[in-house]
Amino acid sequence: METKEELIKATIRDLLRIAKTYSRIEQLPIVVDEQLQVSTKEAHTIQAIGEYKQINITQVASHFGITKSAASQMVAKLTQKGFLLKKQSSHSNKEFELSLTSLGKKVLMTHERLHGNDMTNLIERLSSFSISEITTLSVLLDELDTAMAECLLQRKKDSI
Amino acid sequence: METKEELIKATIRDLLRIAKTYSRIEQLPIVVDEQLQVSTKEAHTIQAIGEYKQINITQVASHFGITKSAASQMVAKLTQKGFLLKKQSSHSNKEFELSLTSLGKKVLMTHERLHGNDMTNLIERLSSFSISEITTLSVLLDELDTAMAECLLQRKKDSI
DNA sequence: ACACAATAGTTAAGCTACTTTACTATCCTC
DNA sequence: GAGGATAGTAAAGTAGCTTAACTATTGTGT
Repeated sequence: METKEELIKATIRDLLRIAKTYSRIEQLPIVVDEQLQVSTKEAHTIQAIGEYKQINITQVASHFGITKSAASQMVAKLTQKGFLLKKQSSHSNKEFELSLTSLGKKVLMTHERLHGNDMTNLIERLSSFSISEITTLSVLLDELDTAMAECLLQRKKDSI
Repeated sequence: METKEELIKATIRDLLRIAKTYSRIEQLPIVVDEQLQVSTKEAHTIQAIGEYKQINITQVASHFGITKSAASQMVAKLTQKGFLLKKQSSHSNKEFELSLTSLGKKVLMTHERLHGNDMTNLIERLSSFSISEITTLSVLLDELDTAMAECLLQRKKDSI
């Protein structure tokens, strides 16, 4: 019993270390070329706008769980920097349809390429394991995911 | 082949989702009681100072990978708020030994209790799995950890 | 022993990415 | 067409960093 709990604890610590490393990676700026570098937040906003067609500012806000004001400011900055186009929506004069300029698309592609590299690296690492081992991992991770989501909800409730 | 790679990809996505949820949990403020709430950064600094005895400001800075200036500012704030004591070091007049006041210890205990709750929750989730399954998970996570650390290094090098 | 470099810490000014509050403009509904 | 909901913006403030410039100690080489 003792050893099993210890094993579980050590495993969870491994997982948390990975989570920490991941969030550190996520916080690094994206280097597009020698001239151009964008922050994580900028890259994520560009990514969301590239992914969801005709997204508006309010939707950007709710996608990231930030205020409309914050989204408006970020979009204004990215537009001013030439990554985004803000077009009056066809069905409303109070909304804007956001889209990427070619420069914005270039940033998006760079970001995706970086993620792709990381993915390839991780896939290589895991391909030496058997399908059944990976399936076990997957089931366990699902379990952990549920537990994590619960933790998050609980904490949020506590902090009201 | 195709299916295995798909399985691996899905599993990695699970892992990244967990990492994301974890970092969202980590960003929530710590509620000590109705009167008192501290930010994540404040809590982490308090934790570091509670953990490492007689830590100084330069060590706080390198522990978090921030500048001495940032550490000095954070420590000044926490001292002013009554969480920390800044005592002249016994072996040097240019260093301070940092320690927690009773209020600081209270914050630390609350933070640890929250982590403990989360840990208990996660342990419960995993205890229905067999030792060999968990061992497999552990080995796989180690592998992923190494890969993640490599990613981080690579990205850092790219962004110089 | 004394100069000079290294180390510990602080301060000021500036940045990013938020928040709250208050506002305008548009749209929907009855 | 009045009134409320919705979309977006602007101003001011905050947290947590950075860089740059500074003071005050401590260690080292000759």
